Amino acid sequence: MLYIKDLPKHEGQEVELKGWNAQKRDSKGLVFMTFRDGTGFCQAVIDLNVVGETSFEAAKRLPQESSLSIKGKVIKDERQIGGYEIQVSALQVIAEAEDYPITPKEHGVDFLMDKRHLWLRSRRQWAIMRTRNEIIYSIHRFFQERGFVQMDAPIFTGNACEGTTTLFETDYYGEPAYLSQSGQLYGEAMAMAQGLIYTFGPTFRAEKSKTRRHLSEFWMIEPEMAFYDLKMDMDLIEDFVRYVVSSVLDKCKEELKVLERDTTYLEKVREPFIRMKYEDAVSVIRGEKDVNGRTSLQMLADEEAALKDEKLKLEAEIKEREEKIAGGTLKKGEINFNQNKIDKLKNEIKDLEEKLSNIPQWLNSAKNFKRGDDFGGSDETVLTKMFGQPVMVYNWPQEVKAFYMKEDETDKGYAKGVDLLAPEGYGEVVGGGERETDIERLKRKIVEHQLPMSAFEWYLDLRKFGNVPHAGFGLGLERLVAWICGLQHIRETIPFPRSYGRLLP
RNA sequence: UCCUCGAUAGCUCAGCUGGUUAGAGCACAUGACUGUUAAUCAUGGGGUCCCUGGUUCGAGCCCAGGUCGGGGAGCCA
Repeated sequence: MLYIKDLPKHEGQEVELKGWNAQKRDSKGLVFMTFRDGTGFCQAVIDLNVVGETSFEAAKRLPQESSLSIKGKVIKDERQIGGYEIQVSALQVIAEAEDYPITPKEHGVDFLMDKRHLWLRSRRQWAIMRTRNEIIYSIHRFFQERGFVQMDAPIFTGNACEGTTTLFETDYYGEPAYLSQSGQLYGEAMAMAQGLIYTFGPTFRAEKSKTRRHLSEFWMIEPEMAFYDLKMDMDLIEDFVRYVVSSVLDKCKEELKVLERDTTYLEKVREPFIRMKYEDAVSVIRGEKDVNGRTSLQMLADEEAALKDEKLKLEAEIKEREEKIAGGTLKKGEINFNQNKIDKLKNEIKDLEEKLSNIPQWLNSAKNFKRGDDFGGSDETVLTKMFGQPVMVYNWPQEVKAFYMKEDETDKGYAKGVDLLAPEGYGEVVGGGERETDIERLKRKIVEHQLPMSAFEWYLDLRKFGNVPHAGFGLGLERLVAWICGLQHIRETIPFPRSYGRLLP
């Protein structure tokens, strides 16, 4: 079998490809088909004089997303998708498609989500899934190259690891069992057996969240390292994120191009990440401390001005296009083209207005941020917008972090936890830290967090038998994919998203 | 759970202070066009205006309740 991705090696040769008709245009004696085969897209040109009347008529009538095989010559043509086109000499229809619901036009999210099984075929979704694949592969490469052992943590659990979050409850032979919201505690056990481990598995959170950052089912990567402290943990996080992002920049150039991803901020992972203590981050958020001469309050004001400016520009463009149409000298096709542009611009303005309406809230939340609180979504956004590169915030107030976080002995009241915040408003991508080793303190905190001691007996055993300092972190795969691909919504990062209110397809 | 916006053709939307037979574009179908890249031209089919109730001579439009969806807060990766 030959695939589109191999076309450059077969320039000038006659090849056979099997795939689907992604889109076509026809004129009297020619059909131009955007052909896809899973490995890529290319244009196939079907000429009446070459293929004969029967094949030509078949091609002309072929509905979108019908499957077919084509034979033809590979011609280099820089203007085409992928840089090559096929001049078809023969074609055979495999299966004619019914009316395809997804058209090369704007669609609403809900409609597309209902058609997710078909939406995955579109060029943009294709690029996202390919990038996701590279991210997954590079995560495994990173850990395997460093001698980490991959482990699978159980999905049914009897204990609520962090307690506070809503869990999916299931019936487990008459006992309540929860779908895992983290494999970390099991990872700690395995780290005591293997030294360096990582989990890579599904995670479930029954949060009734309807935001672009949440899923009910997502994939998490959780390494755990014996004899690591917070500093080593942070070094590993930084190396890890740098490795994965660099590898995508390196291997998914075409995909990022399809996604029209501006890679400026991604390139910044090659520079050292910002590291700051929680207390300093709070000062930055509250506008008490500036970054490169600018406070958060000034940054938000600048941001607001920029958005308003952008909005004016878009409105001007709409007006200009409307006047063009009203002028009456345009051809019908040109009117459609302009009308489509106007619709698109209107949607962009809606987005801008929403962002604009958020800014006063952010400003308010930033000014009034209470020391000791956990960061909200807007606080993370404000902080990362100050830097434009990944920021690691460490030494958090103990109360806002999980019971297993180790207290910093030199910084009482603070836990040796770290969050990595991605730039461009993507927020928390990694959360981790050094684990509490003092068994008495652990027991006390389990009680304080109102967790059932009996479910944690096995975990406490880890402190009784060869207790060692250790650390780890958790990475939300979908948030990483969203950031790297520059996606508006986390729903697009996973083949079949499970979110509040959606179980199909 | 709370705040906020929305639901009109297969899709994306318009529909004025309530007033005859609810519109456009795309998609689809038919025909014309020899190189297109969401930009050619013509014709055609296509509607339970989310549901229930109310106000009114009259409701796509107003009111109440509900359902579903978008965005956000909370919570989080």
